[in-house]
Amino acid sequence: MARASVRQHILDVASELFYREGIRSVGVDMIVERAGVSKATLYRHFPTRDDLVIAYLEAQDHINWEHIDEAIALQEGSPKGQLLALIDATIEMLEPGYHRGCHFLNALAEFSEEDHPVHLLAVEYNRAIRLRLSRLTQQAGVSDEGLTDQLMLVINGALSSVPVYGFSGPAAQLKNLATHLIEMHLDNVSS
Amino acid sequence: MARASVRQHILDVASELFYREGIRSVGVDMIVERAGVSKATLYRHFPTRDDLVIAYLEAQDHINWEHIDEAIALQEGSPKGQLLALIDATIEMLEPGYHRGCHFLNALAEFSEEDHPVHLLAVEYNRAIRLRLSRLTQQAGVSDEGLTDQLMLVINGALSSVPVYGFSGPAAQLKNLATHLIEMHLDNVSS
DNA sequence: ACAATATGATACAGAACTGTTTCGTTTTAA
DNA sequence: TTAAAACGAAACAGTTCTGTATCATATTGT
Repeated sequence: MARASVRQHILDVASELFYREGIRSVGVDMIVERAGVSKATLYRHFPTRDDLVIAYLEAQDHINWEHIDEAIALQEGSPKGQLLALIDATIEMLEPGYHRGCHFLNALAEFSEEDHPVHLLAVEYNRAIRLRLSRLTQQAGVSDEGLTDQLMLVINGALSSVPVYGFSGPAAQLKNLATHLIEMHLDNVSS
Repeated sequence: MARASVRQHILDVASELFYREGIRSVGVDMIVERAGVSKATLYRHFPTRDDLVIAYLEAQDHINWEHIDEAIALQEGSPKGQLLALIDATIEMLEPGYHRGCHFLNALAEFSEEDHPVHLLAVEYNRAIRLRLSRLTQQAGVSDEGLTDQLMLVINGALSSVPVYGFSGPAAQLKNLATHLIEMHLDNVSS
């Protein structure tokens, strides 16, 4: 395997395991076994196990935002369309093998120490999503933060319901609910 | 300390730690130290650490349902009032020291094995809440399960938002949202 | 081709964790 | 009061985990 891709391969395998099994449930021995690399190699690329966990969340942060930003960009000029695009992007990220819900909400449940890097990353990701929602609702002409918090609530509700009910049930109501909330608040502004 | 209360005291201390720090983060050494009890005593009452974890979730299940059932009973005869009472009970359970969200959603994030007792207990609790919602919406004259899933969604949304934003922000929108959804669906039935 | 670098395999150190054992002491029930 | 039961303290066994060290082998850039 090429040099730079060894690190990526380890990260890919670890990410899959961290997400599927839970971060604290996965030891480095399992990671090196699944990745087919020696333990020394893993520690050459990631000095500590925590560094690997942090790299996992930072990579997922990048993946999610890339998807969200792309979806929002396609609706440039229409704040309402961009809000719906963010919802659609969230739903799309929930489809393939994401039956364990949100990487960051799960990480937050596992790491409660408020100054732990994993805790901080998870909180920061969610707050960044909310900030994006806030900007879009303001651009749509909604001044108060009620719609922002409501959309954040239903997004987190769908993400946290997936591990219990899968993609049907509560999570399947996200699009309906979000659409309804957006149209309700926008009608109050200019109809 | 009285005989029967030693077990309860250990369970209380362990529950607090499991909730605040995360189940997998807390070792038996920490529990016995905080409880002021010897390790042998803990293992006399709980044969394995898993038994203690299971007892923690079963006790919390009982506590939550006691609170919910009591609130619902006060609205006997009014399905709509009972739905709102369930929401209010959820909010009340979020107030005092519950800044880590839902015991069961957190446990689910930590235990991914689908046949693990902790996983099963967490899933079962959430499905039981949804079943209660379903019965109440049917009694209120709403036949389809859309309202049920929507209410489950916003409840889980509030619970999972608390660890990120506290009780203000998204979680504070639960009452408004749930009330709005209930009234919207009930108007479609008999107005 | 060749020198530098990366990797694999393996053993190992050290810490943390679950669970057990022993025994002296305290508490409880009759 | 007294015998039985429960508890505290502390050492211990066994496992699992993170991280290190060594050295032979393979891979890369020049």
